[in-house]
Amino acid sequence: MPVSETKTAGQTLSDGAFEQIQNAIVKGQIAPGARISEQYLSSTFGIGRGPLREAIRRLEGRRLVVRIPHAGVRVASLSYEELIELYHVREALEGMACRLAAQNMTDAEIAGLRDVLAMHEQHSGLQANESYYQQEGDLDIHYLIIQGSKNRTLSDMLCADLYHLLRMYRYRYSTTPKRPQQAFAEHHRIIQAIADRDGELAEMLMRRHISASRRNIEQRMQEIKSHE
Amino acid sequence: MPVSETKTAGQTLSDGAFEQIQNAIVKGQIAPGARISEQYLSSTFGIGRGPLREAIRRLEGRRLVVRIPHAGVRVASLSYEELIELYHVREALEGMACRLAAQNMTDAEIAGLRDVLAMHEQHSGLQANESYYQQEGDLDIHYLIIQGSKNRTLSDMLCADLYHLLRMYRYRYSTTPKRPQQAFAEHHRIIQAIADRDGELAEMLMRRHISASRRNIEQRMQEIKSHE
DNA sequence: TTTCAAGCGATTGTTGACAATCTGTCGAGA
DNA sequence: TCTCGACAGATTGTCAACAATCGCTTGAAA
Repeated sequence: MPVSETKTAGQTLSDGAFEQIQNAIVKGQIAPGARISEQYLSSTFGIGRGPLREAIRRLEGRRLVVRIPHAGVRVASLSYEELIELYHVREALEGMACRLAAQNMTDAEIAGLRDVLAMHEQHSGLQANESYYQQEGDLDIHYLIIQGSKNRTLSDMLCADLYHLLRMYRYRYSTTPKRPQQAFAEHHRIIQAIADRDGELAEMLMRRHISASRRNIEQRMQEIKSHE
Repeated sequence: MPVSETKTAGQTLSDGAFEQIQNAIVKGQIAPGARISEQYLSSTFGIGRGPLREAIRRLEGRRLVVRIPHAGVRVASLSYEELIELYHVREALEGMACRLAAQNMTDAEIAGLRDVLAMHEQHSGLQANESYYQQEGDLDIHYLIIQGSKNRTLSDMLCADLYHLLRMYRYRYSTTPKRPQQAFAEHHRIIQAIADRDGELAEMLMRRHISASRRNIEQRMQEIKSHE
């Protein structure tokens, strides 16, 4: 619940508040679905309610928070259906990002990608809680590839929404035990395709990778439903 | 410049202003790049600057306007690079939408799609200014298919951004003369694939369709540059 | 005991005034 | 004539007070 006090020297008070609240939401310092009180934030940041409301409105435009008139704003949270919808969007967008990355990444950047993958390999060998690291790493790799597309519009859209998934992972990463190893192998093949500058293959592999995650969740949900 | 006065009875003044301004931007009543004065809008809508600023902030979050601190806000406009980036995003997103549409549209909806296409065929035969109608129709068809995906997240993202393209078309649709006919043929094939419930093919055709538009613009731009 | 309605407290929505900042203009000096 | 700096006007940023609305609690009646 407490929001970090780091002064992000935005040009205006509203800008500063916007960045700080956005960070707090993305980093999970404020839980999805949690209510945001104007008065609380106002006193926390030490600014008037005016600029604060403007910051919240900006977050609303970004769909990071949901406002119910006269009743307050809550941090956005996803229903199961919306989560699945988002996975379809991700499949399309990250697939394209991967294709463009194969085309636009420098050799140095690709080498960096391999380093990260190697690091995860070591970690998953040492750590007991494999799935956690794998999932964290999963996001790292995906993030790097998205940046590698060199398409600012694309990466902005993806990163703004990726926050949702990041949050969801915390709750739902209880995937099947062998999924992490599988995901690792998939990452390996994707990076290879990028290194080969084979955009078409890279896109296809990334789409399958994300599609597999989605089906994994769908199946998991099916089990939960039938257990009731 | 004049903004329509239709009272959109939003729950709050800010909501009403948000919808009206957004509409004005999307419909082109306010030109891209044009400056938005708080005072002007405030007196036009007859509301205080507070709610108005909140509405503008929401538009800012949606990237429909750009704010320069202490200097005012302008309606967002796209550079050539951003336009190309957006086409890549569109290719990915609409491709996915098309795949899902083949899967999720009802037979009645598909029949509706065919009707619209037939209507355009007649128009393009009668009207002299073919490209205009074709482009307008182009957007209709795309819109219908996007809705047909039954993926709310996807269609929201697409429609919020599609406005940019809609605006840009006004300036740049001076495409090669035979492009409209070609686009018509492409639409025909796409709809056929959807009717056949062949999602994979439908996606591929849609991606090629959008990719062709993009290359058309790129080529056109190349010509302009070399002419200088 | 349950249900419904009224009142109260708290929170959000709105306004107008005030302070800070920028832009364009005018004039003085080189 | 050109350049630089200061001034003026306008515009944006911020604040504190006021009004409107909602949710919760309390109490009474079925």
